[in-house]
Amino acid sequence: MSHQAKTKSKQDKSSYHHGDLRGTLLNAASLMLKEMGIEGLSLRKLADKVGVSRTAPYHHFTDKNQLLCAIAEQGFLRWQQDARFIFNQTELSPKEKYRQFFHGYIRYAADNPEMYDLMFGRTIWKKNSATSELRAVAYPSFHHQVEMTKEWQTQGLMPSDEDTLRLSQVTWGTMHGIARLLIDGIYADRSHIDEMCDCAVNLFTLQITQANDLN
Amino acid sequence: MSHQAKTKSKQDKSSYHHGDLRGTLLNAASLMLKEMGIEGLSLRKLADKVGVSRTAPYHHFTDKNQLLCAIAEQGFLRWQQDARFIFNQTELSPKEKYRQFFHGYIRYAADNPEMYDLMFGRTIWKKNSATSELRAVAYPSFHHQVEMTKEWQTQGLMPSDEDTLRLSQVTWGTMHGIARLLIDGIYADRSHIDEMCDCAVNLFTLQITQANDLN
DNA sequence: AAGCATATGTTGACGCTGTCAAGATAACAA
DNA sequence: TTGTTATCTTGACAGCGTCAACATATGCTT
Repeated sequence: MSHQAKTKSKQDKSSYHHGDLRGTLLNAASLMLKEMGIEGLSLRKLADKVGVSRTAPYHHFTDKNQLLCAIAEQGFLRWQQDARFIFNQTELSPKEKYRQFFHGYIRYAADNPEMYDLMFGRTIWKKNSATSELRAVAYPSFHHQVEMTKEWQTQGLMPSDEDTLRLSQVTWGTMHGIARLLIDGIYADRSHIDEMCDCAVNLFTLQITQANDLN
Repeated sequence: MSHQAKTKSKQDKSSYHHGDLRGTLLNAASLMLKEMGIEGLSLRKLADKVGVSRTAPYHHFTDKNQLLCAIAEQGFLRWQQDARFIFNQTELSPKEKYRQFFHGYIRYAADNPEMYDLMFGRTIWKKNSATSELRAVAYPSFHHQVEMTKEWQTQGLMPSDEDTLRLSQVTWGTMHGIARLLIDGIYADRSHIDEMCDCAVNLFTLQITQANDLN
């Protein structure tokens, strides 16, 4: 009801041109990605599902790569929404906010494993095949992590004697590693995800003793 | 000189049967993996390179998956050698030993990106396609990480108030995350790898104050 | 309104992939 | 020697991404 599945939007009867094929392809492709992963997503099956010929998508995406980048864009926008929501919870303490951020990151990956694989996987980034549009959406996400780390350091939540860039690389690396181990089927037991996250947060955040006595 | 490349071992002249095709395939496949990655490794190209017909490899490996698992086995054995060498350096302090272990892990991944991708990637582990032989080699590697973490905790190097399993999952997750971000092309700048590792080691290891005063 | 450029859709084809089926040949065991 | 088995061969099939050539509808220009 929210969005008509596959057929055209207006003239249902034998319209040669599709109303909004690009958008329809993108939606169907996202769904297909979620169900079958990057490998399983085939342009031919996609075209078939949408109801057009095999090569029709090539008039809207030059490549399978460009289609993937377009899907990843949406993934980044969606994740940025989630992250913004967490950071806007003003009533939380810095540590609790970081904790929720960490948990939220892992949850996003666990709930959208194939999308996460696309967004942060080698398919896009290994051979520099990311489109400029995708970079424009993704890079701020990376930068934001660094900015937040700097803030956490000045708040006394994280050690300020570590270089900000290195620290954010390590903390993000931890989230990314846990996420990947989960979605790649190596950490099979999902019943202790929260405890893992809490353990990591404990390791990265300083004990809030009396004063922010940075030596 | 150490091992003849592609042709047969004994009767060079038109021998219908290959001397040790399985071994030859494995060697060629490992090389092919290093150069072209999991995707690029094709059974047909492999057979062609070795000089047999397309389907000859299927008499030694039922699947491409089984071939990949056999290659991964060698990768694990190789990595276990490297790790053993580090742990056997008795003259090092616990912290220095952990530091070298961390650096060694990342270096192994950076030096053998495609092998690492195979060993710890979703291709093998996502759909439980790992052979029992591979599991027999890989699982001890996973276990060893937990055992070492327990030891590091009792040595006072790592916080003993954290659950050992969670702690080892987080520390391994960090190594894995950094490794993946490097080999997947997201951390493009490789000139600060050592500093990243040191930063992580600093975060995970406790300051060696006077006594091991665990509160 | 007519005509033409362009956007968008179609079928056909090519080379690549993994893998099965059926037949040929060599090695080995009785 | 004979027959079983392991090994290697060619042939075939379906699926993939993608290019070339052609068809049709849309829309701008005159």
